[in-house]
Amino acid sequence: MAKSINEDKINRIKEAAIELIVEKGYGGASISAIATKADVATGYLYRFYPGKYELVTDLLNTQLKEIAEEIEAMLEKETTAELVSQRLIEYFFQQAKERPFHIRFIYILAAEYRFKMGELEREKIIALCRRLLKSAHASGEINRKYKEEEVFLMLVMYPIEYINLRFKKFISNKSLSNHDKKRIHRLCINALK
Amino acid sequence: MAKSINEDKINRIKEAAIELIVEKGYGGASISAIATKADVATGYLYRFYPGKYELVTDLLNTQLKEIAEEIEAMLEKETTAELVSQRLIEYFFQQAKERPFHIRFIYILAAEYRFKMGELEREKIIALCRRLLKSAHASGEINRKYKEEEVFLMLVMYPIEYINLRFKKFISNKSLSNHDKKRIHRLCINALK
Amino acid sequence: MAKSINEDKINRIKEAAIELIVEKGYGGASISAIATKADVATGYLYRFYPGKYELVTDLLNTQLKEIAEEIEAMLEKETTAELVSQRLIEYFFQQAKERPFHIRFIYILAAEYRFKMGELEREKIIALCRRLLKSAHASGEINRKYKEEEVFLMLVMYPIEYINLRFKKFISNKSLSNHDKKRIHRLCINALK
Amino acid sequence: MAKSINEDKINRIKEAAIELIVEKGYGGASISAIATKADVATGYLYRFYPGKYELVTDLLNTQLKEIAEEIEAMLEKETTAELVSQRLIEYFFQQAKERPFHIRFIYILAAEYRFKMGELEREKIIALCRRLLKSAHASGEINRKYKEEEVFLMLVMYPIEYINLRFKKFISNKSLSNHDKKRIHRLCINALK
DNA sequence: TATGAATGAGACTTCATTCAT
DNA sequence: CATGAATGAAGTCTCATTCAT
Repeated sequence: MAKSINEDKINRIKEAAIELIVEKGYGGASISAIATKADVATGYLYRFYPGKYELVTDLLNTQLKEIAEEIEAMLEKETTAELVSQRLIEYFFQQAKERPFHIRFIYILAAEYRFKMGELEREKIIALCRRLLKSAHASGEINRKYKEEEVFLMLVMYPIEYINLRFKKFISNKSLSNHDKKRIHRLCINALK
Repeated sequence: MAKSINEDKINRIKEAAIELIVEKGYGGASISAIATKADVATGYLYRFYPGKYELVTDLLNTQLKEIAEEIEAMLEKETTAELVSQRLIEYFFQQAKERPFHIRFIYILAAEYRFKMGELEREKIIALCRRLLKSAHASGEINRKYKEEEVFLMLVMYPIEYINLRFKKFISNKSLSNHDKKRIHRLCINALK
Repeated sequence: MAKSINEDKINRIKEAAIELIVEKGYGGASISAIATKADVATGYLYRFYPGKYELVTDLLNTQLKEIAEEIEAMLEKETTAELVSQRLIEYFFQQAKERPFHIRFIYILAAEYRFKMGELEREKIIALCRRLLKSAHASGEINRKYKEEEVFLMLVMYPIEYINLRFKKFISNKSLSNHDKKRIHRLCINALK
Repeated sequence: MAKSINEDKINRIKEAAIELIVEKGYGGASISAIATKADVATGYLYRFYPGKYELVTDLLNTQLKEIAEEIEAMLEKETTAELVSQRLIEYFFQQAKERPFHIRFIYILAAEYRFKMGELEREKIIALCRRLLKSAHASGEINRKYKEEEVFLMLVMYPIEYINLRFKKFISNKSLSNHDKKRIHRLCINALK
C-alpha cells in the first residue's frame, strides 16, 4: 500500500559517505554534505543508523568483511602463500581501479584509534592468517618465526599502504601497473621467508 | 640554553594537541581542550598559528622532520642498509616507549588525505631513501628492482605500522620486546633483498 | 452499537497520545511514537486532524466536556453543593483509579498557556458553576461573596490538583483512600462557606 | 586581563526563557529564540548550563527557593496561620503585578511531570508547612485532620492557581484587586478550619 | 602581551507532515 | 482508504575564532 523502501538511496548514502570521508576526513564529512551528494534528504540516514558514527563503523566493517571473504575464498582455492599473496595483490589492485575510494577509506579508518574493527571481522581475519600460516609454515614458505601479525601486515596492510602511497603521489605519481603488482608480490613473499 | 616562557607554552600546546588528537581524533580534539590541557589561554595559540589546521600540519611536519634528521644522522654513521634498518627500528621502538603519543600521531595523520606533508620534508625523506638506495643497490643489499617507494614503506612505514598494530592490540596485546625488534628488522631486510 | 474500525483506531490514537503526553510532555510525544503505540500508520491521524496541535486540543476539550457533562448530570440529580461536591470528588477519585492518564493529562494541559479551552466547553462549565452558585447562595451553602471562579477552583481544580500531587508523590506517596476523599470534600465545602 | 563575565547577560537569558516558556511552552521556546530575545549569542547559555533542561530546572528551583524563603521569613515574624496566609497572598499578588511571567512560569512547570522540584526545595517547603501546622494545630486555626498536603495546596498552590486563572481570563478578565485578595484569604483560612 | 568571554556558523539529529503506492 | 517512506525545516548544541580588556 505504501511506498516500498528504496535500497538504492541507502547505497548512495554509503558511497557518498566513503568518498567524502576520504576527501575531508570523518569530521569534515558532514551529514548534510553526504546527504546532498547522495541526493537524499538530510535526515534520511537516521532511518538506518542511529548516527554518523554507526554509519561509518558499518561501512568500515562491511569493507573488512569483503576482504575477509575474499581471502577465505582464495584459501579455498589456493594452497601456497605464494599464490594467495599473488591473488590478494591482484584483488587489491583491481579494487584500487574499480573502487578507488573504498581502498582509501579502509586505509584512513584503519589508522584511526576511534574506529575499532568489529570483533567478528577481526577474529575472522586473524583466523584466516593463522590458517595460511599453518600450511606455509609446513611448506617452509613462511619462516616459523613469523606469526599472524607479520602475515596480516605483509599480505594485507602492506599492499593497501602501497596503493595509498601512490594515490597520494607521495613518491611516484605513476598509476599502478602490472609491473608494480609483481614487484610488491615479490617483496611480500620474500619478507616472510 | 634556557627556553623562554613562550617556547615552553607553545610546546605544552603542541604536546597537548598530539595527545588529544590521538585519543579523540582531529575533530574531537577541541582548541579549548588543548589549551586547558596545556594550561594556557584559548586564544594563545592564534599568536603562532592562523588556526587549528595549521597547528596540526606543523605538528605532523615537525615529527616527520625529526625522523628525517634521525635517518640522515644514521646515514652519516652507517653504510649498510642492514645497519640503517637496525638503527631505525631501534629508534622507533625507543620512540614508542618514550613518546608513545608521537608515533601514534604520525601513524594517524599520515593516513589522512587532508594533511599533506610539507614539500621540504617530503623531498628530504625521498632524497634520503635515494641515498640509501644508491649504496645498497651497489652492495647488493637491496634488489635493483626496488626503488624509493619500497625503501620508504619497508624501512619507515612498516615499523610504524607494526608498532601501532600493537598499540591497538589488534592481534597481540603483548608489549614490544627486543625479540620483536629483531624479527621486524629481519623481515624488512629480507623484503628488500 | 459496535464501533467501526475507524472509530477504534482513532480512539487508540487518542489514548496513546494522552499517555505519551503525560509521560514525555507535548514536545516529547512524537506523532510516530503515538502511532506506533496505537498500532496505526503515522499518516493516519491526518485524516482526522490537521496536525498534532489540533489533536491535543481536541483531546483536552473532550476531557473537559466529559467533566462538564458529569457535573451537569449531577446537578440534575443533586440539589445541594454538599452533595455535588461529594459526587464530583467521588468521580475524580474513580477517574484517578480507572483512567489515571486522563486526569494527569487534564492537569498538565490545563496549566499550559498555549492550549486554550474551547469556547463552548468553557461557557458550559461557567454556566454550570453559576447554576450551582444560584441555589447554593440561596441555601447559604456557599457564601455570597464567592463567585464562579471560587466554585470552579474549589470544586473542580482543587480535587484534580490534590490527586496529581499524590501521583507526583510530592508530599505523600500513599495511594488515594476513602479517608482522603472525605477530607478533601470537607475542605472544599468549608472553603466556600 | 580578559573581559570579565557579564552577569547581566545570563540574567537576560533567564528572563527571556521564562517569558518564552510561558508563552509557547517548554518545547515551543527554542534556545535560539531565547537567545535572540535576550540579545546574546545562541551558544552563550551553554557556558552556564549543560543544556536547556538544566536551565529550566534551575529557573524553576530558583523560583521555588524564593517562595520558600519568603514563607520562612513570614514564619519568623508571624505566629498565626491567619497572618501567614494573608502575607503569602499579599506576596503572590505583588509578584503577579511585578513579575507576572514568574508566577505563570511556576504554575506551568509545577504541572509538568518531567520537571521535578529539587529535593532541597521540596524538603524545605514541606518542613515549613509542618512548622506552620504545628502551631496552627495547637491554636485550633487548622483542623487536626489536615496535614502538610492540605496546607501546601491551600496556602501556596491555590493562590497561584487563582492568579493564573485570572491571567488566562478563564472566567473573569478583571485585573486582580484588593477585594480579590481578601476573598481568597478568607477562603483559604476557612478551608483549613 | 595574554586572557578568556563571547560569538555565530555550522554540526548532528528529530520529527511533523506529505504523498506515492 | 491506509500506509509508511521520505522529506527538510527547525531544534539543540559545539567549538574555532575573535577581540575587549
